[in-house]
This record gives sequence, structure tokens and C-alpha cells, in this order.
Amino acid sequence: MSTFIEAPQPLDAEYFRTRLLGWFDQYGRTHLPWQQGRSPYRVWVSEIMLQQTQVATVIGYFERFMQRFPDVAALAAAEQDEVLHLWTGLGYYARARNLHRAAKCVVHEHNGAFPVESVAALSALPGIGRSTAGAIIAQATGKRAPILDGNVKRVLTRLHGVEGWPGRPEVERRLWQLAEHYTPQWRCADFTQAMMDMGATLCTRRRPSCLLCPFEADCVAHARGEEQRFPESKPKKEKPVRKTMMLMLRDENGHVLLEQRPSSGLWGGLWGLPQFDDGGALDAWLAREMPGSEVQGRWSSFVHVFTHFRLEITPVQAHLSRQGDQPAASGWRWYDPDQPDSIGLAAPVKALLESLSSFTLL
DNA sequence: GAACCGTGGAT
DNA sequence: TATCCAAGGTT
Repeated sequence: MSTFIEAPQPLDAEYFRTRLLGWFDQYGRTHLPWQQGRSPYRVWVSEIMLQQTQVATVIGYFERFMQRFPDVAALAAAEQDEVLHLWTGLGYYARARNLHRAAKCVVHEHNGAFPVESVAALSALPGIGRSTAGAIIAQATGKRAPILDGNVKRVLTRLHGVEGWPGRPEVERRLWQLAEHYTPQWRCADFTQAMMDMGATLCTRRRPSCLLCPFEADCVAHARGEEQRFPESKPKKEKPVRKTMMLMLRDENGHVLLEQRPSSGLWGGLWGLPQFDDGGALDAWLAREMPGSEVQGRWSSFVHVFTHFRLEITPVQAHLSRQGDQPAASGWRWYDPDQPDSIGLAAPVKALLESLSSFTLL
């Protein structure tokens, strides 16, 4: 079935820009770390970190990242493992892997210069889509480029009363159309920043500050008293439950065996506890790879909720009397719980290892 | 299209 | 406490 989508009537573009920039000059954010010493590199890294991630969370990661990788050459020359280590806790680790790949591409295919001439050229780099490309161009060069992130979607859907979940292609198409309509030739960096600032500080998801909004008199949602209805939320779906065991294999020093995870998929490229989906596989693996190991017991299971599924994790504790340094193969490491930040660990794994340490002290 | 990919904050 | 969701992109 097809749902009728109300065609929004745009405001006069010049009117909109003037009022928005007037608001920005008084209330806009100008002291964010990536707004200082602006460069395509700094803007790029910030935009990737900010994907689906709040500003307050990003700031610390951004500072540490810039300290370690001041320019694209430094990033391109790094090992992926170190890039992922700096990304630990931010989530969506494909962003870090793509960032690293893109840095190498800029250095080796673009002679070290970011292809900021066009959205198409930027979008060809891994991890950069249409909106992020627009944001980088606008913020780093000031040239005209529309963006359509969550903030802009919220502002535009409310202002025009755009019905339907913005993830639907026809709705998204309409929103891009509106973004194109309003985006100016001049002061484009300020304009795009102003749209995001409006969405982040005034036109918030809940309890928007309509009385302070320069478009209070123009907003369709506000006129109807239906601000909270826009944008429409994504249709809900049941989350499947996956069950797994995580092996905590310790040697005589209390060190824990870690395995480097596959380079794609959940926590791709990070270090984690060896996972087994059934007990038979666990027993067979221990007998084959870790002769002399002894299973000591299971901890109580806990559930970790992800965006698309629930993961029921059963920690299994085992002990190994080590002879030599096995396993010596790459992709395996012994982790010292007394050096917790020496390696990139996913949050639930890190929490598990921390609880292991406190358990031992008792 | 729809599934996949994380974490922490807000309510 | 459980749920929603935030400066999205890739497969």
C-alpha cells in the first residue's frame, strides 16, 4: 500500500537563511574542538566520529585521536590495531576501519589532499556517504553543499509537517529536496552548522524550545501542537536472541587468553574472548588446542541488548597450566588484567574482564 | 528495501 | 528498569 505524503510548502529560501544565520550569530556553537584550526582532516575525523554519536561523547575521543594522529599521513602510516584501540568504546567499529582505509587512499591515490571538490569524489572514500560528504565540504571549504543528518531531518519535518518515517526513500527524497532548497551559496559552513545547532539545542527530540525558535511562527508542527509527532519513528521489530559462551581461560599468572575477532561483523578487528555457540565445540576446542586445560565452571548468563538483537552471554571459566608460550600464533594474545587499557576491547568484554579482576581479589 | 553495525545518555 | 535513539553508511 502507498501512503499519501503531504507535499510541504517551503518557505522563501532567503527569508529562511537570514533568520537562521541571525540566530546562529547569537546562539550558534563555535567552540567545538573540530571548529578550531579547521582542516579537511580534522573536519573529516569529527564527522565520522559524530555519526550516530553524541557530541559530548565524541570530544574526548577526538582530542586523543588528534594527539596521536595529527594529520592524514600519520593515520595512514598507523597499524589498524592502534586505530581500533583509540576507537574502543565509541562503537560502530567499521567507522574506524573505513577511516583508516580512507586515510591510506587519500595519501596514496590523492597525493595527500582530500578530494573536497565534489560530493561524488568524497563519497567514493569508504565511510563517507552523501550527508557526511556535504558536511565535510561545507565545514572545511565553505562551499555550497547540503547535508541531511538527524538534526536537519528533525528541523525540516517539523517545519513542514512532513509525514512518514524519514528512512522511507520517498520521505528522504523530499527532505533532500528541502535541504537543497534552503542551502545558500554563501556562509555555507555557518548555515549547515546552524541547522545542526538548531536541532541539537532548540528543536530537540523531546520538549523542544519553540519559544526561542526563530521559526516559531512558520512551523507547521508547532501550529498544530504536534512537535513531538515529528519526525515519525521507525517501525519496531522484535529482536532475536542469540546465545553464546565466552571463554575466560586463565594461566597461572592470572592472564586471560584473547582472540582477535574477524575483521568484519560485530566488534570486527577488536580483541575479545573466544566465543563458542555450543558446549560441544568448546570441549572439542579445549581438548585440541589447550591440552592440560581444565574447565572450572560457568558464570551466570547476562543479556546484552544491541540495535538488532539480544546477545545472551554465558561466561565459562577455565584454567591452563602453561608450558611455554602457546598459543604462539598471531591473532592470539595473553591479556594482563592489571593493564586494562593496553588493548582494544569491546565494552561488554571489558566489563566481564573487570568483574573477573574484582572477583579474584576476594 | 532491509539487515547489520555499539555505546552511553535521557526518560 | 526497559526503551529509545543520537552529526549514518555499508552490505
